[in-house]
Amino acid sequence: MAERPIAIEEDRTAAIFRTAAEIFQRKGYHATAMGEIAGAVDLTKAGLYYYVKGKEDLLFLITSFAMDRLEGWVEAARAHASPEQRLRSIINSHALGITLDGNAITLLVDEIEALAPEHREKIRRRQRAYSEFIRDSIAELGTTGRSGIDPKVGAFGILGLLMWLARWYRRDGELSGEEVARQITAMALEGILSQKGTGGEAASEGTSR
Amino acid sequence: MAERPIAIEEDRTAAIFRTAAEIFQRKGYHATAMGEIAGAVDLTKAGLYYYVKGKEDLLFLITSFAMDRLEGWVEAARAHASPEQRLRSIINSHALGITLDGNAITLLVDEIEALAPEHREKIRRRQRAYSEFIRDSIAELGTTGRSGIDPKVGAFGILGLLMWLARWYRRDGELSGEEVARQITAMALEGILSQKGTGGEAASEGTSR
DNA sequence: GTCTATAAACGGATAGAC
DNA sequence: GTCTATCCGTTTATAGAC
Repeated sequence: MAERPIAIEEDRTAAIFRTAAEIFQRKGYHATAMGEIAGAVDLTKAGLYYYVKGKEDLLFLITSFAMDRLEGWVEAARAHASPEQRLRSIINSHALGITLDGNAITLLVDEIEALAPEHREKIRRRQRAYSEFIRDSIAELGTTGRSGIDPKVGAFGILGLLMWLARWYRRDGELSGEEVARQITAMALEGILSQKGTGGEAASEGTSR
Repeated sequence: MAERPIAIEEDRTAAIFRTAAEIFQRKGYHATAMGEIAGAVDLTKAGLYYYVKGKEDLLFLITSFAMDRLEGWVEAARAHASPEQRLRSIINSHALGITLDGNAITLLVDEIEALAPEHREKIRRRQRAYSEFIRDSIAELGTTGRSGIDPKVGAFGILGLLMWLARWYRRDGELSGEEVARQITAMALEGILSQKGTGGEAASEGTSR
């Protein structure tokens, strides 16, 4: 149909982004050489530079795309009236994004230090808004007495669950992405909700240091 | 008392390890240049090499030390008869180690890919034993019907909570290390324990590898 | 569009003076 | 012990041919 056969499945640029995201995620940004990405899409290093401006720019585009998706899910989550439902929605979406999607780019939220200063600031601002959405939802749970956890600790706890998920989950394992997302969501939510009278001192197993 | 004034507070080698651990943790292994570590302890790059064999060796020593500590806490946790107590103990110790200790080296459990093959294998084996201790405790909770979460998901969830804690916690913040450790421990444990009928299938089939 | 060749910079590591 | 100078491999990035 098309005058020029644009590509059978996806165009070169998309393949490059997806591949780069995968390798960055697996080996880390600094440990990844441009030649490696080039080789993975059957190009030479020089050929790759026809498509991308540079390594840092590639990282910026990938992380920006990851933030686009997160923010889309936040929009969807905001539709819920109850903070608990909002949390359940965003956590589950984020977890599903990690387990089901080919490019687990959501993880890249992690290599921001490698970005150029202005790029870094842009991404940081968006990340901050994301964690604030989670933190505020937890705080709202607190005002209704449904949770006693510090909102900051709770939000970072949830993010830890999700960030780490991106590292360990393998699509070729026995557990389905849906099942894992469901369990991670439940673990996060119960971990938050069941902390009722967490304010003062109580029985805890303090140990060495 | 000493014939030669060895150092007022800590010797050079200790300062180097601590500083390197901090920078590795903050920026990542590959993003850290030896010159940066040298500068942070007021040495030149060449001067640094009087104390350390190389960058990879530095990382290996740091991660080995981190594993020494983790394993010590596992030993202590094993003393408890109930799996719930064992989990509470190891999670709380690990969390306290992160929040209270100057060098949050516990995080380094993360840069293993950068190690030389035999070093990597050594550390991997020890890490595997560590997560298996957690996984087995969760599985034991499952057999008594106290949790329905997949032990693998639960263990990685706990590790995510802890790994991320090492990233975000700042000792100069408002929350005390003890308080944060307590809340993280509670969140992890409740997240595991409250998942009762969580299986698509029967209660406690020991899934995962 | 994609290649070969190469420039330019950087980082780990060592030699050797002091 | 600590420095200056330097070697050498690697990596990002570009020039220019096809």
